[in-house]
Amino acid sequence: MLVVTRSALLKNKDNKNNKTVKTLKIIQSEVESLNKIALSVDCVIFGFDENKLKVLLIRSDLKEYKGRLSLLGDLLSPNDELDKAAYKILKKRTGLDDVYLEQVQTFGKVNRHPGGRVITVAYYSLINIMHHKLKIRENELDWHDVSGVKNLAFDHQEIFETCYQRLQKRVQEHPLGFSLLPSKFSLRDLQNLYEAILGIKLDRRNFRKKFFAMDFLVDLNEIETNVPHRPGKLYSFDYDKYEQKKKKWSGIDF
Amino acid sequence: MLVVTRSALLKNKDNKNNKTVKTLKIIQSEVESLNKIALSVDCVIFGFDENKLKVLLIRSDLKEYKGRLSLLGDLLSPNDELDKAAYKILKKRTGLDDVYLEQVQTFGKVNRHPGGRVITVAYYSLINIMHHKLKIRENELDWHDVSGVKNLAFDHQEIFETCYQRLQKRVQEHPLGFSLLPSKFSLRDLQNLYEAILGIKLDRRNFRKKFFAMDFLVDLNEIETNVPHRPGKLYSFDYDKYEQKKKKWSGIDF
DNA sequence: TTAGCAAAGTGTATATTTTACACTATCTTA
DNA sequence: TAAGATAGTGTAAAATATACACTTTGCTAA
Repeated sequence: MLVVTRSALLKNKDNKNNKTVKTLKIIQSEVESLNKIALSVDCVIFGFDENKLKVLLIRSDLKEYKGRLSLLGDLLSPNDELDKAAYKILKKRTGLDDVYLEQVQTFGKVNRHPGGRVITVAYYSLINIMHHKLKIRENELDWHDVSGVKNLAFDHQEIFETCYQRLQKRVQEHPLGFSLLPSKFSLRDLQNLYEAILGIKLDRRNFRKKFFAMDFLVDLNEIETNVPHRPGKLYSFDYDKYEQKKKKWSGIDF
Repeated sequence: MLVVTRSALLKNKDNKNNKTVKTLKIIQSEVESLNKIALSVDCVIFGFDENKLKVLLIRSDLKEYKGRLSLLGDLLSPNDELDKAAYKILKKRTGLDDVYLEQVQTFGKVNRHPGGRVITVAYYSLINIMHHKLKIRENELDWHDVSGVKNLAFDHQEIFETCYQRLQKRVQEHPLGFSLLPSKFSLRDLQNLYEAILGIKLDRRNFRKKFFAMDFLVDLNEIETNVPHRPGKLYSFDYDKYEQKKKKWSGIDF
């Protein structure tokens, strides 16, 4: 991106060409009266793989942040809803469009972006990492363990941390975690996921007790395969039942 | 400053004669397509008076919403931080600058504002209603019981409800309520406040037990005056102690 | 084939937290 | 000085959260 300052435009003021002058005046007034503020959407895309919570990052192409990793984002198109802009980012980067998405906070420090005043609305998203593995590992785009995320470009470190904290809080209030898992999973998978998100160890028996009490798990009468030990039963998540109970839902505690 | 994508400019690289005009046209189109989004900040200002939770509203001056009430807001100045913009609204409308302020959510439906695409960052604020009573009741600006807030202009009803829900959640996690009270208050005042915010009745003994256990109340060794019954003791809130304990704070439940 | 391994699956006792509830004390007003 | 009104106080029961160990099952390798 290139930054055009008002003074650069004003230099052309004496141009004889009427059209140009007129154009300049329009631009000048647009710039002055409308806003010199650009709006973007950034998305912290979480995935879960090899029992680790991951986040999708890309290398910044701005020279100011050469080589640093950054979140995935884009400028907002004037005709797009905010959520739509976030979905577009997800579609573009992962090919998925059925994902969990939540707006977290808007970041607008005056100097957060070297290209000018850019205010960004931050979202986080939960996706099933398996469903799009082929789409990435190209273009400097890849998954990173959340535990190793540091020194991101722009103010993206702060955005990442805010979103991660929000996720940690949310999974204790609502059973969102399922968006990160395959449709069939064992209770061990589920516990591994929660341990990865929260960064703590959980008691296995109490964990099972809690999830069965919630009554959102459907016993598929299937078992794991290719495990070198007794296989666990497989479950799926009953989204409909959850939607019904959602209103009265007061939370889970770990 | 205006942000223009470089690729748009490069398209005209070879042009010699009309370079300026073409470039400007591109800039203009960028302005139109990229940047026709205005940014505002809206603030749900809460107060507490006569044992009711109140919100500060103003009559809309837009003809589309003639006579309807709306939240207090303003366009964001390009050189202001987001929080600063919210503080400015508070200063302008209440004269106060030491208030509790929290960003809640950004609302950006394409048609939410009849004047064009305006995206607004919503805050809520807690103020001590006594401190500025003289500043308002002018200019169609006044306090309204939260229970009676309906049919606000724009999408302000939705914004109000989102902010009110956030407040209800927050006061159960952190002792924010004190911002709404005078510096000296009785436990009955405090309970009235929480009952007003949450919209429920609370058990008096359990309420007292909970707040004393928190250990943020300072016994001032003073009592209420001008009450037609046994006066209650007065307390103040120990902000410093709260700040210290904040990190480990896990919440209050009612 | 079978012994050993590794994780699945299961229940109970204790501690902690939350809830429900009623009487005495103190100040004001008549 | 009696009556009215709210302040102030403690305990028992219920619900919830925690801590903890043995048996079962399927897989693997000798």
